[in-house]
Amino acid sequence: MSELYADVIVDISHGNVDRPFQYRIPEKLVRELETGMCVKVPFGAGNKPVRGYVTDITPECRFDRDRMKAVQEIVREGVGAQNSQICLAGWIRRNYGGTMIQALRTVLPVKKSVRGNLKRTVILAAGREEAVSVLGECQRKHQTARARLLRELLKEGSIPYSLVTEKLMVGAASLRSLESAGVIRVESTLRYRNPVVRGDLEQGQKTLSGEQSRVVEAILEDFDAGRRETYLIHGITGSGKTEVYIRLAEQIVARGRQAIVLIPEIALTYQTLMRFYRRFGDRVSVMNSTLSQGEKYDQCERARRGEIDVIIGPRSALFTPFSRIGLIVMDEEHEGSYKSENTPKYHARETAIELARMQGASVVLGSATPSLESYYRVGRGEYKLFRLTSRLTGGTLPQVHTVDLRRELWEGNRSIFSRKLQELLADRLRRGQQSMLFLNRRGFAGFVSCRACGHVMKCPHCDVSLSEHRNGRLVCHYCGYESPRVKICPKCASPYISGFRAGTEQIEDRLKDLLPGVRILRMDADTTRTKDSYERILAAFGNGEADVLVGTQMIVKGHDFPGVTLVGVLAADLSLCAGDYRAAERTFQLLTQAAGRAGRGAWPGEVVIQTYQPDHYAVRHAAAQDYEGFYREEILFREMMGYPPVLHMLAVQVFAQKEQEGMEAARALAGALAAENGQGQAGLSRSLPGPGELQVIGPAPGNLSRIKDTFRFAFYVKHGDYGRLVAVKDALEQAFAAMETPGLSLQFDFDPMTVL
DNA sequence: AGCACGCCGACT
DNA sequence: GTCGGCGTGCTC
Repeated sequence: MSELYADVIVDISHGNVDRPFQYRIPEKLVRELETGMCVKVPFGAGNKPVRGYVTDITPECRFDRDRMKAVQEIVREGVGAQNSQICLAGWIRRNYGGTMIQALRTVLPVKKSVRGNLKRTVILAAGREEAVSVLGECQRKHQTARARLLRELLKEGSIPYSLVTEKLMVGAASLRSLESAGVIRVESTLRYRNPVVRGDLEQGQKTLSGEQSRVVEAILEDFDAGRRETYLIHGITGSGKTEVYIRLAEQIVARGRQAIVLIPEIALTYQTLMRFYRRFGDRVSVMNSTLSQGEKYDQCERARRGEIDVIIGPRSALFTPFSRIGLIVMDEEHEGSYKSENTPKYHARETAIELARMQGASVVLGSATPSLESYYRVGRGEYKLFRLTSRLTGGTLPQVHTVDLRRELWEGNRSIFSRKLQELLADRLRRGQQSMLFLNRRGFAGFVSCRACGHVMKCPHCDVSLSEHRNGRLVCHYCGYESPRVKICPKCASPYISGFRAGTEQIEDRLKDLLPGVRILRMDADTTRTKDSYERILAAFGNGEADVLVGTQMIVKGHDFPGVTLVGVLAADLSLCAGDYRAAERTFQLLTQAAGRAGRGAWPGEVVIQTYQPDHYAVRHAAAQDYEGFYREEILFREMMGYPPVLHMLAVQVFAQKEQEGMEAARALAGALAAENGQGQAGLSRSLPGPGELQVIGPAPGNLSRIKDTFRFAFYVKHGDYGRLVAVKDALEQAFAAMETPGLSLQFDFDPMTVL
């Protein structure tokens, strides 16, 4: 009779213990203990009892059995991970890489009711005089760490705990002894929770259009027949997708199941929420980033206890602890924010489909401009397609003018506004109608270069261009590095150094020059720093408090402004030149969305797209509002180049403190893969991989190769079969571990959204 | 993260 | 010599 052992991931947030530890399972727990349970185990030299999660139970003993400790008890109260969540975490870890504890942390975003959200602060407890005398004593005794701390405390009064340990390098031991001596105090402040539930419930039963009800009926028919599928609703803006989601959720809930509605954070507007509140009352809950940890915990608890049927939120809402999910909706499924930027870099679409498979749910994807991935799957019969083709609000499609900026310059117009746009802006102002000006790149403009020698001011840590702020200072958007205004080129000493002025602020200024007296609202990362500013600006514009709204990406996402009859895209090329294979797709989506903003009310709308590449297919098809046409050309490009969704692509990133070491490690790993294919040089492997072979590209230093003084090297592996790439990831992980290169780390990104 | 172990400078 | 702080490494 073989004994069973439990793999336990201890609940300590530290990289060094981010791995399973094996524990014996005592006789009395053997029948009860299950994967996913929360347990208490003795840990470390002092056998300190800590919580942990059981990630596996096996008969295989992978540790010296005599030194192995036993599970103490099963923890039942509080948040125990549901078995399904552990399974999902396991799937995420397998398919996207990273460690199990990282996957668990993704899936269990809130572990404790309030603890973990404690903000610890070190404060001076003794009087000033006493502190000074203790400081003197410490200096005499050469207790450098304590002296350092006391000096800072005398200056600051109190310092966050994390700063004390990380920046001042004062150990826990020193803190404890100073605390017991009564010189300092470590205080923990709690945050209060204040769940926001607002709204007047009323029954707003809308009748569905023929198109809408056909979609709802078809999906429900499948559901009731026990068929679970992934559906893609391709519906133009204003075709009433939200109402379809609501109706489906209603019906699924009526069948005793739960629904998850995923929305990009930016589109989580008050209007959308209210529609759900009105229909589901307090049986619906919202997850968003403005909720505190405690509030999120409360929502989780309500979900677990079955007090909620529907949850709305960004990609993390996927991990709501429901156990009878019947429907997962993903609105604006093409949005990049559905892909996590942190390890594990999971995609919410694939994860939703897996979660649905686990719990027997249907998946509904919706978009006006579906991702190439999803449309490709439709073509292969993996998803079912529905189309919503008519605008419910009536309005006609806007008239689109594409303006060639090269021609504007040639004909003597050096302004950032083309003559057509100037003319239409003035016209709208005269008629008292509103306009939107859209710059498809936030803060892009800021870089400063020398007109004499071309030298670009860059961040010494991150190797990216610094952005010029209005006060003249140069700021790095990655690490926050700042440098004062530059007047003379550091390279050639020329005084002709200037910013490339095309940020939203500059547009605002130029617009004021062009149309004196025009009322402008600006929306970009800078003006939406504070909590409610985003909503506030939109509300102000909606109320007609401004004639023109100038902004970045965020102004084109899902807002109805009936008063807007003109949308101007200032430089479609900014996103076309992003330098990765999704640039055309992203540009098409942005232009289509931007165009969709015009003419949603009674008056017809016009759109002006300014570009240096008017013949580019992304621009052409966006101007014609022709998704199919765009798809056909774009998928040809992907097929030709072997990019997703035609092939899958795994980005392998090596991080290193030392440039040399990082490059060598990346070369060795990529080389091993290429050799496996019987190819020579990894760098040459672009040429003709045989069928079924891996295609290896790189390695090369990343474009942003020095973020926070860490060097980054990346190479890419392509293959048609996702499973094969997962195997590659596992092999690379092993090879990397065998290399024993301290200070280096490895990260994976499957089907990456950006190639940096 | 916390805790033991071991090294190194200061004081009896 | 010993005392005690601070760096290093390990935790099933």
